[in-house]
Amino acid sequence: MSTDQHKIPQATAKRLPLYYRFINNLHHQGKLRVSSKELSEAVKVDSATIRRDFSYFGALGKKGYGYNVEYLLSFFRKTLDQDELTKVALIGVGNLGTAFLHYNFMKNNNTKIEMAFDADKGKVGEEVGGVSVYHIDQLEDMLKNTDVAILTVPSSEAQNITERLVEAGVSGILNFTPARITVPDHVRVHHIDLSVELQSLVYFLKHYPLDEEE
Amino acid sequence: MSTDQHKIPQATAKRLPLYYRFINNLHHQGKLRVSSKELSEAVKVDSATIRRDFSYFGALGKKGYGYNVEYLLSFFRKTLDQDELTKVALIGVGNLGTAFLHYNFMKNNNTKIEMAFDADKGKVGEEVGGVSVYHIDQLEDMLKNTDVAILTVPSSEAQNITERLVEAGVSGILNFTPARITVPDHVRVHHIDLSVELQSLVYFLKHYPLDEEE
DNA sequence: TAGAAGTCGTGATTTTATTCACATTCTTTA
DNA sequence: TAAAGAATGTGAATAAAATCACGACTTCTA
Ligand SMILES: NC(=O)c1ccc[n+]([C@@H]2O[C@H](COP(=O)([O-])OP(=O)(O)OC[C@H]3O[C@@H](n4cnc5c(N)ncnc54)[C@H](O)[C@@H]3O)[C@@H](O)[C@H]2O)c1
Ligand SMILES: NC(=O)c1ccc[n+]([C@@H]2O[C@H](COP(=O)([O-])OP(=O)(O)OC[C@H]3O[C@@H](n4cnc5c(N)ncnc54)[C@H](O)[C@@H]3O)[C@@H](O)[C@H]2O)c1
Repeated sequence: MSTDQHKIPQATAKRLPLYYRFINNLHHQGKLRVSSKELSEAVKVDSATIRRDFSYFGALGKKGYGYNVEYLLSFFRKTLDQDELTKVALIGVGNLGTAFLHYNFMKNNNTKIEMAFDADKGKVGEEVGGVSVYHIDQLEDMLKNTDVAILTVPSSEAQNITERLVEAGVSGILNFTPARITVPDHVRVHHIDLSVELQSLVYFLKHYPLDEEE
Repeated sequence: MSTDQHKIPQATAKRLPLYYRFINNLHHQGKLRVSSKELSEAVKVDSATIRRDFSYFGALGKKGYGYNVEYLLSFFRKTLDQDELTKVALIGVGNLGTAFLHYNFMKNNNTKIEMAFDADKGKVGEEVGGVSVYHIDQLEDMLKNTDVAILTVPSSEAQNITERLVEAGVSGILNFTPARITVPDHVRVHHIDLSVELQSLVYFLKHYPLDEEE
């Protein structure tokens, strides 16, 4: 599956799910075609950037016409592996973890949280958002064929749990703890650091010119 | 406050709160000095990048020595306006909103969620995580001197609420809804799109070589 | 059917960010 | 006090991303 053309820029790859969602919306609205300009207004990405992004996958559009929504949609479905479901485990059924379980990222996705783990006996055995919560001691037993984990434990536990996840064969971690975890080269971590996001927004507000740019 | 040197690259500005947090940790641990190399290992940012980032603020370190933790800390405190508290409002006390209210980003921060709003009468009047929940109809009345809003409403409400926030004088919005909202130039929006984050992680796992590069 | 309007795909350019690599300076120690 | 070692700050190089700008082709309209 790790096909040749991993020459897609990372910045592009990060935008693909966004495009996918909006194209899906358009489809539901019954739109038949769309231009890079329209799409640009909807997703707030420069239209030239959109055309460039799409062009890495070949000629998806028609000059003078734009893009066929149906075609684009089927292309993205294929590319983002809509069909092949990625199993996700969530570790730490606290405030954040619970919110994620209720949401479960299922709107138009290729991912599903299949199980959750917690150290708190009070939570073990419950179902949250339709997902069973197991005890963290059972992690190694239960975690089969699970590629991705969402980490929402206290930051002090993050590194320890990470090592167990890696050992159990997880290859991608979405880390919501403020800890910067260390992993082997073959594991990919995306840090989502909500406090940093808030603080950097505040920094931009205070230090960057109010009008123009961005 | 919007000082001259807004010539700090955006990429640098986004890392500042991260640095700040780790320096704070070091300080608590009683460390007196730190090198860019050590810091690099902790925050997973190349050491040259760290030195470059710091250098935008002048010479914060000493050659052959490294950085004095205390000095660095006081510098960051000043720079990130630790003293001046930024008031934040949260709109939408649902799954995510509730989690944020309980957390309240107060660990070492310059931000505080001071009030929350929801359309659900059942939630109005409650206190969640020590924050009072008001009815969304009261938004314009209550929202004074609030610069930043966190948006955790259903995506269909996002644009509408955004317009009211902007009208009420908010200049920064942290948007957790999948909707890409439209704002005037003087308002800054940071989108945090959790589904996209998860999907793009999956995409990277499937399409990018397993070893090397992160 | 012809001309106008619209839009893509992409070379070229520009902008932004990262990384290399080293002269310089500080610390430490004997 | 001198020599070895450590680590900064930064010019230069490189890499990555965004944007410009236009030729080529499509569609629409009269
Ligand atoms: N809640 C937020 O809004 C928010 C915002 C930013 C960052 N974070 C970070 O996200 C993480 C989770 O935050 P939270 O508010 O949900 O915390 P929380 O305390 O509500 O939840 C943590 C959960 O992890 C469980 N846990 C503890 N040790 C464990 C272990 N060894 N194995 C398995 N489970 C374990 C706890 O029982 C608890 O249910 C924290 O690292 C926090 O810093 C949270
Ligand atoms: N929960 C998650 O894990 C998660 C993940 C990704 C994205 N999101 C996005 O975050 C947003 C919130 O998600 P959630 O799971 O918390 O949803 P939710 O339905 O639990 O919460 C939404 C809250 O907004 C309130 N609300 C509705 N209309 C309102 C209005 N006009 N004014 C004020 N409040 C109003 C509702 O009463 C409810 O309390 C959604 O847009 C969702 O797509 C959530």
